[in-house]
Amino acid sequence: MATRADVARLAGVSASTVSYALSGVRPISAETRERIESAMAELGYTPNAFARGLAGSRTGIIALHFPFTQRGLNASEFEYLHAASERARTSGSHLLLWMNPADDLAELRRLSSQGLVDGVILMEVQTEDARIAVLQETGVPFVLIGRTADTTGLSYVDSDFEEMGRLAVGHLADLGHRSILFLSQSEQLAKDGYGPIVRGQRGVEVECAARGLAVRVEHAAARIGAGRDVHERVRHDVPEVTAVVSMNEQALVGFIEAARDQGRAVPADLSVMSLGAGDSSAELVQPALTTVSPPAAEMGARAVDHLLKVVAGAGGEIQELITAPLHVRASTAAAPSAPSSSRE
Amino acid sequence: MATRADVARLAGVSASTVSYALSGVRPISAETRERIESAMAELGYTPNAFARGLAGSRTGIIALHFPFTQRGLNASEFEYLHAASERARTSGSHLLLWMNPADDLAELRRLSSQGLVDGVILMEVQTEDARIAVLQETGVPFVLIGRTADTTGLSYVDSDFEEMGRLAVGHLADLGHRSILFLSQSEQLAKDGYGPIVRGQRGVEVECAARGLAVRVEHAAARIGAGRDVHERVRHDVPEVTAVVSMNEQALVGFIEAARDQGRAVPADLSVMSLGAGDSSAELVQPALTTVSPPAAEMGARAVDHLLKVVAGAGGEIQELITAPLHVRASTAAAPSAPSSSRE
DNA sequence: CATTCTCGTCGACGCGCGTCGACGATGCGC
DNA sequence: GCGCATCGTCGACGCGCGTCGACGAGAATG
Repeated sequence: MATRADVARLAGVSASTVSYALSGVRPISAETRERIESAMAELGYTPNAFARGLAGSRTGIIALHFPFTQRGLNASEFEYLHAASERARTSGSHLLLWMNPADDLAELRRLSSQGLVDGVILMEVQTEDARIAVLQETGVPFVLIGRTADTTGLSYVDSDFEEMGRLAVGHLADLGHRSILFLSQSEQLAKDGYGPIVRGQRGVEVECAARGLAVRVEHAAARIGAGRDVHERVRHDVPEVTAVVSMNEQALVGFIEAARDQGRAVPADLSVMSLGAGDSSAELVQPALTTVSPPAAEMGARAVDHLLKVVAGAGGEIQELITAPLHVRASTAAAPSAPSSSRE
Repeated sequence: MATRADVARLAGVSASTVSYALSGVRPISAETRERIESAMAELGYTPNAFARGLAGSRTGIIALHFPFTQRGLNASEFEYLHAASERARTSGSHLLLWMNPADDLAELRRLSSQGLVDGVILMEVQTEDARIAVLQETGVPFVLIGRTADTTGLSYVDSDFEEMGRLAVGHLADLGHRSILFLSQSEQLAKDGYGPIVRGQRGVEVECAARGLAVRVEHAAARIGAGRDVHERVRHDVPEVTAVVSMNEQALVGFIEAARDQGRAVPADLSVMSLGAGDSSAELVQPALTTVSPPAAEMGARAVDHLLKVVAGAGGEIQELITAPLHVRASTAAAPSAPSSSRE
């Protein structure tokens, strides 16, 4: 608990000289600097974060607002976190985790009015996101992971889910599939305007139209049982479906189980792929899932980079759209020939 | 950005009166309090966190030290995080996420010397954990999630992995299994003294001894391929094994795949169960895994509770051992009768 | 009625640091 | 030799709040 004054006394200089030695804002002679540094080492001095935050303009703390959603938390969410934390650390900032509900705007306002943080990273961004107005009001810099419908003046990092949807359909079309199921999240989530879902679906539909494929959209809660229900409906209504593009990890597992129960093997009879699922969970299911998944770690790190730039007053918005790679694993294969698709 | 002085001016009182109205440390007349409160509301006043931290003794910030380990990050790790964050929030504290490597003690010392946090929660605790000495040195209160070999004077929340191991073996023994495989993490991790592994294995061995079961221990990296390798070894060396207790989610998936490739079905020919896997990931694999898993959410919340008590000067250590429930799902069944166990 | 206490409020100070203005000591050009 | 800019250092102040001692006004006590 040594203070700046202690260091100054031991080094035989004034307190402000210690500050300048630390910040480099004004020149310090090599000899003085050395005396100060050894004094700091001897005392084990670490500047007090609160005094810094009070006196200075920067606080060295950024917050990650990660509202808890209806969707379960996948391992990939964790990667964002980890990467952001890591990057913040190497940039000399602390990362605060705010996990209060997205609709508790009063709480968000309170938190961001405390002057605690230099800036905020918003996760789970909706196409219309009320949090943005709050943050603009309080004047706290922020960047989005994801993006809203209108992004003028906003900084964000997002993966291009529309492109990802097209990529997925392209892969399946190339394998000869002609009729596709898009397995979405709950209708509620889509209505709320959860960007990835909205854009992913659009990409799938656009590419299907372009390639002349039929597409069926099914909503399901993020539960295994919901996936089984979907399979039942699809089996009756559109038995010609031979491939699934899923944005619902949990439901997909149920869907696959149900298909298997009906004697349809993946990928021989049915190809499935996952949009946005983390690579780690894609390999937990059997067969390992072909995915188009955003590079979560990279995005988390980029978000921190952008935020720090914005905080430093980069001026103007920083917008970045990252395209996700197609990762072919064991769950997709050539479409079955006629006999198989006419089964049931 | 209204300050206490602004509120005081508007309410027609002194600045210190505003403070006392906020903290309740000294009595304030109802009338004055009301004037102050409406002034605060009108100005949208929020006390500055840094000034509070500087002037007061408490900072309102706690840190979660979550070192990145060799093991992958499971969904259950996320639950700790979420629960801790949630509980911190409802207790009026901020949660800081420190994800630097466990062996970077200098960094940990620096972080905890900044006077930023009231206390620290340590995750991924080893049986001998060097971080503890650092924290004791810097005088920052802390609690463990997990525990060390010697816990005198330390506060912790841990799940009773030894008990969990016994529970698992009991379940399998009741189903008639007589020869068991314990699928561990890498040998390195066990040597490092990662508590759950060490204690889980002990529990398994103790209960096997008590019930007269044979047990084989295999180490594997947290990768699917490693699990396949283990299966190969086990198939040759101890073909009589009919049940697996796993503390390695990733390897277990590989093991199950390999078994299936060899024509051994789960759970008809082979029962498997997972120790410590989160419930969500247990249901992603097929068949859904029987587990004995610690209530991550509860533990995360309890850790925060304990820490806040310790910070408040509860005096003495707070130690809590939580027993995890056995959750029977589809991956365990009665041991196959003789013909099946003599296969190969 | 005088005295002591309690209640409600005020002013002052300190927490540890960033930063501004000032100032002595140099170095330079003329 | 003198004026002037530059370098290195110092003292003072302010950031916004918690808290301590003091103090006036009543209430309680004799």
